[in-house]
Amino acid sequence: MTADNKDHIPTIHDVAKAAGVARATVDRVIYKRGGVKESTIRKVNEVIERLGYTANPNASRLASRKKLTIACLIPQFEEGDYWSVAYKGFLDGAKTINTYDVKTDIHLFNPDSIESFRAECDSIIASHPAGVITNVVFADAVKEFAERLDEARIPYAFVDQKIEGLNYTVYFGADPSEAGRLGAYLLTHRFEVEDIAMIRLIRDSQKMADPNRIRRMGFIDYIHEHHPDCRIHTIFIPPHDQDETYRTLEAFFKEHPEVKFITMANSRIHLIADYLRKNPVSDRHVVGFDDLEKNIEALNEGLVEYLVTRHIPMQSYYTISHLASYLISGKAPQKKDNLMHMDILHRLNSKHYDFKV
Amino acid sequence: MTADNKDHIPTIHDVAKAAGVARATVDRVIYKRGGVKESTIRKVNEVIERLGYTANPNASRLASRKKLTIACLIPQFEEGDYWSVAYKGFLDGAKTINTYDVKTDIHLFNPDSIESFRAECDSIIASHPAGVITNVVFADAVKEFAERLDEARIPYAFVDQKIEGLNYTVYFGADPSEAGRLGAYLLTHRFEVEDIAMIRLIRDSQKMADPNRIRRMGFIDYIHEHHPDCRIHTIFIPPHDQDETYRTLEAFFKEHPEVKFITMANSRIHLIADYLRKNPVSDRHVVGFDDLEKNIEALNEGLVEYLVTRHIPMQSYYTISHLASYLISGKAPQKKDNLMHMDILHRLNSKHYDFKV
DNA sequence: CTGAAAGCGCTAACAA
DNA sequence: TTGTTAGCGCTTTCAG
Repeated sequence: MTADNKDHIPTIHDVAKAAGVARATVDRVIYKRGGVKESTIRKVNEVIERLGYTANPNASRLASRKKLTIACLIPQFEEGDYWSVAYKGFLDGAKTINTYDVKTDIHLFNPDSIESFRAECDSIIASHPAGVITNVVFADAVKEFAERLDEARIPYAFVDQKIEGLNYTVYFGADPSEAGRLGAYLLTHRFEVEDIAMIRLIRDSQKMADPNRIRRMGFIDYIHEHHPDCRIHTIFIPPHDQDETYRTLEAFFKEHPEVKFITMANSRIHLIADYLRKNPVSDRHVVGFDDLEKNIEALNEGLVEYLVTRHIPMQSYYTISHLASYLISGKAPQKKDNLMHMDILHRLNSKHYDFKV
Repeated sequence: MTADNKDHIPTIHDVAKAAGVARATVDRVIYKRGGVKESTIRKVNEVIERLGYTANPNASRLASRKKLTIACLIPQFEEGDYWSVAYKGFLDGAKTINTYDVKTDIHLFNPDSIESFRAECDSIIASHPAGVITNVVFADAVKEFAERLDEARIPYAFVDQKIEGLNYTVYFGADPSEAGRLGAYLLTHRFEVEDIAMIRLIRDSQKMADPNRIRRMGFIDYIHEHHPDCRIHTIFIPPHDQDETYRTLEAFFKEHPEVKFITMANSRIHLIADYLRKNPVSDRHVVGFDDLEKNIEALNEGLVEYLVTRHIPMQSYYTISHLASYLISGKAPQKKDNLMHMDILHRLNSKHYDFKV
């Protein structure tokens, strides 16, 4: 102990010296690059632990000349819908982690075709990304994919939903049941409510996936608990036919003018904006979900009173930045499962709800 | 054009060569370190522009062995109050910008003493930080401070409030009037309201600073506009005497049992939690501001119905990370003035309102 | 399975 | 006012 070990931050060189190996070997151990004897690994890890060594991310990123590529596997989307917002979050998020020079590689699959999902999985594996973000439309196929990623030593994160028991690095999502209950509260509180119109998309009832079932259940449960005598009327509208939607709503509300509380548990409340605008009713209350641009417009126009959502781009950003941080440091995030806070959006507070990171 | 200028990212070396100067000179120009001829500056900036050069932050941080110190000048606080939350946001934020190795240096001043503020300003200038974050309790003293910082070429940011016309790098705050209006809406909407109790702190009425005046005005304006016949009763309580507070409230509500709508425009709604708990009243509605821990407790206990706030730690984080990013890149943030979104907190959505960055 | 050595792009003395 | 030079701590061939 002769000199300069005051508040010296340990470097890879210190670790190498203390462990009696070369710097390259320490690097191999930290990032699990393989090809190191088990006993050496133990020795090195011990020293890392003892010295409290953490890689200097600046040096690390500088030396490795390539960008960190993170493949994002998400459903195909149309401009303005849920996944389009999430998608922008990934792009903006990657840009923001500027020191990490992270690159996104977006893969879109057709949510109606498991084959298309599998094809994208293959393509991702073949491209050897540094990490992967995926979601959970096809649970079984996702499990297979996860195993292949484990094998290839490619870390992955879940966004929006997750599958228990897999080896994911981090997860960011929301509790849909909580969202449903909150929506029900906002729609009905301070009132005695006897009738609610719950509008659903026709595709909800067909097909395998009903992504908003749990949210809807949360909504309904809350109503049952707090307004036990309230009737919930279900109306189905087609997702892509405005005229038919209009006629359906017109027919329903002509027959049931007493129904003044309206909700949709999916993210498409904007689909009924046109009807609402053309058929104003005093004391009508409308609550929707998710901060799609068109929903916010309906909110600002006063057609929708509340929107329950979580910050979608922020959720994307959290996911990608935590995964990137793991990729760089080799250290697992403090919290593996992270739930987003539910936001209540109203005309009076929708103004600055943007992505500032 | 013989080789490798395909998608080559320009380095400082490219800029230097193209401008016919040394790399060090380019560095001097980018970070405005001074001592460069005006004509050289122009020439270099031109080349930077033309090549679209951006400094590689990893290389930059690696080469400069010191940490970036950001001095934060904020009012003294007690555990749990507004500035204690903001303070934690700075610390956590600095930790999160890990690649940037940012260090905070917190300076606290006594909000009742301009001398104490000036002393901290001196101490900050003497310590030569890379950047400064300050707020605006003593406007004139802040202006002086800003001038000295300009002179010393130390960039600074405002948090919470700002002063127009100064040369700050970035600002994050909220529109207090908007918050007040939103609070008024949440307290009264869906009701005909005839009486509101607005509870204030005694110190509000003395002293120079009344930090919540604008918020209070926003609240009152909204009520005047939407409930023109509503009476607003003002009650003053001492900030540090629970017993006296209790007696004051008891006396008021004994005399005015018809008053069932209650608010405080400052961040201390938790001060009346004890009274509310011990004197339950059906149909009472209480709205407060700011997400202090004790306020959230009162919210979760059902004593307070809504809390209007913005994410305080996030506001701190945004401020410090944007300032740091400027310090590193030398490029001004896209938006200089940034307003935080107002959050509506309710028992049903307070659960995951934490700092995830 | 492990080590040596050559940079990554930048900053900071120092020299001129 | 400007240029030269020696690293920062790490990754990555390439040898062994």
